[in-house]
Amino acid sequence: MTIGTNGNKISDATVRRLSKYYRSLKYAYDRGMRTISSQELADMNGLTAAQVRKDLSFFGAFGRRGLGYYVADLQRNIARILGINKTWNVALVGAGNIGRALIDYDQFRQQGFLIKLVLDNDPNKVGNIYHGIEVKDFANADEEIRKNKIRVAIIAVPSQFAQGVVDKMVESKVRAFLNFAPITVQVPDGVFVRNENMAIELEALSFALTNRREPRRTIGQ
Amino acid sequence: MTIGTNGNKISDATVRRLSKYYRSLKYAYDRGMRTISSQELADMNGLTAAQVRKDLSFFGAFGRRGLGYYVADLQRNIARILGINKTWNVALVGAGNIGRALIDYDQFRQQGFLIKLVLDNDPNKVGNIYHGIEVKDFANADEEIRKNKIRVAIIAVPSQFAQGVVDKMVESKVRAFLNFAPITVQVPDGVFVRNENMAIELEALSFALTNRREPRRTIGQ
DNA sequence: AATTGTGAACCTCTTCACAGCT
DNA sequence: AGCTGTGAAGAGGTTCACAATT
Repeated sequence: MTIGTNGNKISDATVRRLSKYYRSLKYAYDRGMRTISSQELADMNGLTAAQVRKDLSFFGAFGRRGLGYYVADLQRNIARILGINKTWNVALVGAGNIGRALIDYDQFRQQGFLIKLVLDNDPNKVGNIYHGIEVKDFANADEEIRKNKIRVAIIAVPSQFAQGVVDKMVESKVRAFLNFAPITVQVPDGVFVRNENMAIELEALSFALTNRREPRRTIGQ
Repeated sequence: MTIGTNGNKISDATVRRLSKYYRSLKYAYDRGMRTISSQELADMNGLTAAQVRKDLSFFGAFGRRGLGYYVADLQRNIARILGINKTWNVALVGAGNIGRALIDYDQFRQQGFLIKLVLDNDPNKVGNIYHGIEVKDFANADEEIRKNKIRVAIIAVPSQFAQGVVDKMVESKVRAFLNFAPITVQVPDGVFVRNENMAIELEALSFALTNRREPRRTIGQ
């Protein structure tokens, strides 16, 4: 949670929806739409129009009554709110299957998340080049992080190493982690973590199939 | 949402936490713990003890007052609740970077999600073998889905194909989708989708770093 | 003495509904 | 006439606090 323009608390759910609106606006713009209503944005994301307006209202009054929102204008505003109106240098730790796939993940690059540094401690991987980036030794993490001005890292190492990797990188002033290891890592105040666990998503589907009574269109998120 | 043993609605948040408890119980069991308290489970996941007890209470009274929960017993119960006390045959569509990485993703296999079928429509990929599985032509999806008894699919195709792929597979009686394409796909009643968008997670971190006022340990989840 | 299970209180998020603006 | 922005109501989720149990 952080604070919006009016001192309101912004929920994580709102932030995630902003990301969705941003994608919808891109899509709309590419299709030649110049204005868009809250109802249209809602339909594109399986939400209500009131929800869309409420989310946006935490950050300002971007719309025009009777008309809707200017697509390009709103897109720019959301980019600024999310902090993706610039690029972020990102480190990736762990050049295994998942890690190597993420080095070349288009969605990251498109939103300005540039993987500038790949670290691993496996001597068989250090020095290898994947998607044009050379794997550096995690032993030199501190130096490499400073050199590449990294504040965000993606953790794709086995569970038992995740906490140690994060601790070391926090010392080197990395301030946000996207953690793919299936374990909850602890960080000090002022440092942010999102735990991404793809198996949990499949388990939620398994639960839904196993326990379904009243069908629903989309679960959770 | 579905219905618990007492007719209560079960929230998506509760289901996700059950997955985490399941992992914690595995970890505890491997370390020789035979009983565990709600407080211990809470600490392992950054939650409150009351939250843990409330979550479990939706499905029954698994604990023993004064003692806690029997680790193995609770683990078994959660596996049954989540529907992961058996294996699921899973199809993966899209043998790109992410798709190929997921074929060999250990976390899926460990929870009983077995990727039995890989589909793609690229002639350069059909027939190739990745991690021991041959890529089949998506044109034959219906036949392959029936042959492999698939009810769950992972979608790792470009956005513009995602909805079409899902529609076709719904016709072949696939009932749950884990969608990695950065678009909200629509499905009929009785079919479940989870939209997994890794870039959105980074954007939430970007937002946190950009707007932070009062630091917090973990955002969202 | 320790710890669960749970109703009630509390807090947060979503939806409603309409005044206000274009 | 159409659509936003928002206070208030409603729904849903979390925490409290304590009786019940071992």
